Order: sequence, then structure tokens, then C-alpha cells
Amino acid sequence: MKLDPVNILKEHDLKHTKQRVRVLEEIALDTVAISQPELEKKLGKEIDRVTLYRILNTYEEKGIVHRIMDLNGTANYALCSSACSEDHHHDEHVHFNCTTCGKIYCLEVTVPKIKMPNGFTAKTVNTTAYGTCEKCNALIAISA
Amino acid sequence: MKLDPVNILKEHDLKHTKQRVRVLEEIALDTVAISQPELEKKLGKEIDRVTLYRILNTYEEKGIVHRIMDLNGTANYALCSSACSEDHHHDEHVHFNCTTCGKIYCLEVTVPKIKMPNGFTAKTVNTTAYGTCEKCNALIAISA
DNA sequence: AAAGCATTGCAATCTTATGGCATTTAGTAC
DNA sequence: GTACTAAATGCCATAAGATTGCAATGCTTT
Repeated sequence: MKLDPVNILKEHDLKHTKQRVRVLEEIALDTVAISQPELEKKLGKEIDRVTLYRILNTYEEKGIVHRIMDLNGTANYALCSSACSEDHHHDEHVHFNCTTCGKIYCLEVTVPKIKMPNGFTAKTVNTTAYGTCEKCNALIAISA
Repeated sequence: MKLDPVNILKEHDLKHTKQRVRVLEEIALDTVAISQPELEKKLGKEIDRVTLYRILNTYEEKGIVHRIMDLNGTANYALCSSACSEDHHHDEHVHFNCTTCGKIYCLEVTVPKIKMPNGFTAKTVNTTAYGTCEKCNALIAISA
């Protein structure tokens, strides 16, 4: 595991700027994916909105982070495993989207193989479960 | 199978207006899901943008259509199976999103059961495969 | 036919996303 | 260390997407 932002940038031939480092730091803070609006709220004072968009786009293109869309069409970002590359994302684990708190978790469960109909070729498969996460379930249990 | 828009509306206690019927007709035209922008382009002359938003929202709430987000965060709509209700959507089939033409197919493949980690309760599971659909594969084969 | 309520259309507003361009900054060569 | 080049950033304007309030219209019931 090399969570050092500077290293990650070097490995992907990206210039090392303080804005890029900050974005990586924020995303790496939590195993839970962070949404674009959250990032904007946290970094809005330091980094321009437009710059944030551009940084996130390059990170996704380079395979540094992967993007998960929630039900509202909001982008959420999480660090990729080291297996990801510019050509191909390998974030083939199941995502869990809590409908109570909105958080998106990357579960340690791999996406099951799906048999495609004739003529269809799948490059990646994405599975997202919706429900209540452990924290929210615990809160519900207390209040019940 | 009751694809009669008037019946569908009655069954869900929705008033029968020409705008609602038109929207249902358009969505039912194809087994492939239709995107919000496409609907807007097709119905823009007859129906106001805002009305379209509201109709689609009520349809989704009532379990008449289900909404699938593509990678760009654009909403796509397809008819629900008759098993869907206001309380719970049962669109638990695999979706296929063609990265060439952008179309979203509802495949006749059910979503595999996923074992959730302790504390997490899943209400619905969503699986989307990304790749090239039969039509686009055929076109590629010809030009090769 | 009239009343009451839901639905629609329009205008205004807000949020989110994108493109252009001058300025600044990181990396490289000297 | 200094100078140079290419890339990245910030700000501006603009576009696209979504939401709200309200007046007008259209259903439905009596």
C-alpha cells in the first residue's frame, strides 16, 4: 500500500501540485466514497470549482480513482486498487449505497460473473446494493 | 401484458391526461430505456420541460417506470414489470449500457444474490454491465 | 353545468457542468 | 541557482440541467 499522494502522482506521470495532493488526501481519508458536493464543500476555499472538476476527471482517466454514480446522478469518488490502470478499471467489487445517510461503501465482495446474451460483450460490470449501512442500522436499533 | 396507458394510469390512481399518456407511449415504444434528453427532444413541442420532470417523478414513485442512471448521471427510463408497486421496485434484472451508442437494455437476466457484510441490509441490488451491444458489435464486424 | 382539486405551462431561480484565456507553477535544461 | 517550456490553475462567462411558485387550464364529481 502506497498511499503517499506524491508517489501516486509520479507513477501516473502527473505533475505534483498542492491542489492535486489535497484532493487525493481528501479522497483517501475514508474508505467510503466521497461525493463531488462534499469535496467541493471541503476544498472550496483552497481550490477552484473548475480545477476540482478537472483534477477529478484526470484522476478517473488515469485510473487513480473510480467514480460511482448514486441514484441522484451525483458523482462519488473512491481510491482505486493498485490494479487499476489508464486502460482499464478493476473496481469490480460491489458498492453499497446507504439510502439513509447516502454514503457509498466499497465492499470486499467481488461482482459475480454475468452471462451475457448473444451479441453483447461486457467490458465491466457494476453492482450496487441499496439499503441501510451498519451505522444507520445501529442507530435504528437504538431508537426502536 | 396490459400496455394500455389508460389502464396503467387507472391502476395507479393517476388522472388520465394527454401528456401522461404521451409519455407512457414513448417509453413503451422500445424495450430499450429512453433517456431524459431523448424524451425531451421527442416531446418538447407537446409537453413542457417541467411537466415532463413531474410526470417522470410520479411514474417512478408509483412504480410504473424505473430509472437507470448511466455513467454520465443521465436518467434513463423503462417500463416496470407488473410486479412493481409503489412500495417496492422489482426491476431486479441486469441492465446493459452500450458505451458506443449509449443505449440501455433491460436484459432477461436476474441479478445474482449478493452476500452482505454484517450490519448491512440490502433492499435492492442493481447490476449494470458496460460494453458493446449486439447492434454496435455487428457494425464493428462489418467495418473490420 | 358548476365547484373543487389536481395538473399543466410559464417565468424566475438555482445548481451543476463546461470552455476560453491570462496568470502562475512545476519540471527540465543549462 | 536561473531560465525556459509546457502544463495547471483561477477567474470569467456561458451552457446545461433541475427546481419552485403561481396563474391558468382541465378533470372529475355532484
